[in-house]
Amino acid sequence: MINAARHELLAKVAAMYYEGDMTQSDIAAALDLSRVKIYRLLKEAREAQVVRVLIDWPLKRSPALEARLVERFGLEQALALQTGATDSALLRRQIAQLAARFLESLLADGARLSICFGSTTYEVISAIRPDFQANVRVMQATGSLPHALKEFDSSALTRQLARKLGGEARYLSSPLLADNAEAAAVIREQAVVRHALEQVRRADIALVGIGDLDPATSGFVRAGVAGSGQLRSYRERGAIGDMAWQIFDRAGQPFPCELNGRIIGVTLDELSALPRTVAVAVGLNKAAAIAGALRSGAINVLCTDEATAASVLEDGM
Amino acid sequence: MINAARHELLAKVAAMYYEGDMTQSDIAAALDLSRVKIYRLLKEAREAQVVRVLIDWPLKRSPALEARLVERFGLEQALALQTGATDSALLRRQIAQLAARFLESLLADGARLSICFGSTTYEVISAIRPDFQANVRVMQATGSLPHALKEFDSSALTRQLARKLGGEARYLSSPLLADNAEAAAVIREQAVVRHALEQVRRADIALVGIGDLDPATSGFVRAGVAGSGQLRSYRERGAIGDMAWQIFDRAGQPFPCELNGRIIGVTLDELSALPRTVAVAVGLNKAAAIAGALRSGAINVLCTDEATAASVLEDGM
DNA sequence: GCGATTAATGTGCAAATGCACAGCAGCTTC
DNA sequence: GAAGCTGCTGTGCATTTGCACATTAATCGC
Repeated sequence: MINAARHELLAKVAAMYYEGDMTQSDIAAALDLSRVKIYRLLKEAREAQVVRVLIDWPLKRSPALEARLVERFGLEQALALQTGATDSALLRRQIAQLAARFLESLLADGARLSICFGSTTYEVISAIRPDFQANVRVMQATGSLPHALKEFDSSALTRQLARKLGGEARYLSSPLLADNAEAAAVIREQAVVRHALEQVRRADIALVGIGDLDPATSGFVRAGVAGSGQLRSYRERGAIGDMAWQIFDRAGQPFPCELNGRIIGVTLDELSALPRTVAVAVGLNKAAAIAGALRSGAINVLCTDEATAASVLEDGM
Repeated sequence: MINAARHELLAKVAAMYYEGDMTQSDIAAALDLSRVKIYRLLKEAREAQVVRVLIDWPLKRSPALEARLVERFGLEQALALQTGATDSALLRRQIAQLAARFLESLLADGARLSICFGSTTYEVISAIRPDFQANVRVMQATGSLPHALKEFDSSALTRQLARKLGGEARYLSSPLLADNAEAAAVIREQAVVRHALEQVRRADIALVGIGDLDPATSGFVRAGVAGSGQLRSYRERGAIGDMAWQIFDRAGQPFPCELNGRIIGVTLDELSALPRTVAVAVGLNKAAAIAGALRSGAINVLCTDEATAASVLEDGM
């Protein structure tokens, strides 16, 4: 810490420069010091944080929390939105927007993006600016449902996103859920499916949501993939969350259950192997699931809000 | 107010320049824009306050003076800044910073803050750290002016502050000044206005400035609410200062004049009833007005500088 | 007191910045 | 369609800034 008199001098020079719009030479003349000295004082003022340049982002974030998440879970990046929103729908939309802006910054021409559809990723995709163009190849990473729930209609969304981004779509022409593990294996062996999944594994970026298996709200139930009783029993036996329709435990390890075997789509191991997996999730109730997902090592970037981030860190202690 | 996409662009460029230490040419190359364009974006970002340079003044206080103020006027707390600043603009900014730090310490999540806009409170609000978040409900406590003087644009400032704090804004949708007392009464009776004023009365904290009715500098004249002749005559008849656009006398009692009746906003009595009213004011010329305001009993916390504090104490003897 | 070492200060120049001016596209008006 | 207007965009240049290096002052050990 610098002493008070110097602090005062630094602040004074900084005020003359930044608030008084004087040039360094003017200040030097006014204070009877050399120009270089003023330059050095200004530099010192910046270094000592006597002057701070604050940038007001349309979406405000919490760098401190982000840094802790990055360190704690070995992430590449974390995004924690500062928000006063209490309404959960509004909050979700804000997070989706944050994630969309981030994705846009990531997607360069020729990028290959794998998408695991869920209600959160649906919102992220909606939040991507219609005029954003990047010629991206969009790949459907999980199979399709038989019925047309708008936020779970994977192939429609894949196409929509590809068109929005001005790129091409690669579909995973397969049901999301097979009747049993054997059938799932057969389906995965089909040329089109195998080929599509291979493409998914070659993505530069994957986008996933994280679920908490809550029987009341889980996409599993809404999509009719699992019953609420089934989820309850999984949770009791140690399952903590899901991502890309794969259920995992507290440690982020695949949870041994027949459901995981029946899903046709990218696996957690495959997600881990991708260069960059971006996960989006909010809600205090999801904190444990998110912490588990982060422990799996499959995620490189987490996009969430402050409150959830804090809760995840607590859980991760 | 700029739109979100532009705001984003400005913030991005500003971050690259100020945080990423890139030169304007580098940024131009990276974003495929011309250097001049980057220069102009940076300029716009500064003007639109998307980037703000915050100077941290050493905020040294005078506990002895503060204690005397507290005792003499029965305050909850007094803040008297020790400063060598001679330039009055600089001094005002330092006081604003002191007040802002204090407010930040006061504002907890869920707090309700009523603001009486004037040039001083404007500066206090500017000095609040953009990264300070508290989910505060901000309430406009005095009506709006017809023209757009930035430091008097109450509703814009209310919104800006609410956004900054990550909370919500409650507007007082009413003119500040009615043509006569009867019209003012009618306006006050309107459901929206009545409701807004009710909210203001339920605040936890109020922030006010104190004016001295000097015809040459008073906000009344600058805002076109009163003529300088009028102020002169009020002063001759015993008016000493104003706060929340209400004029009072040496004893801090409402000064009987038609102007007070025409103002739509929080009254001195209502301020007195609030749990905590924070007043910010500096300048030897304001000493008598400040002493009057303190005698009114409406103020719990005074934020000023050493010299003014000393002068107020002298006046208050 | 004197050389050695370190910190503070100033010189000179290349790089970065700010800005006046010119050019150009889109729009309105006649 | 010409003329005028408005709002963007880029060129060219003067000013301002950042910094390497030289210089001077201060501090210390002996």
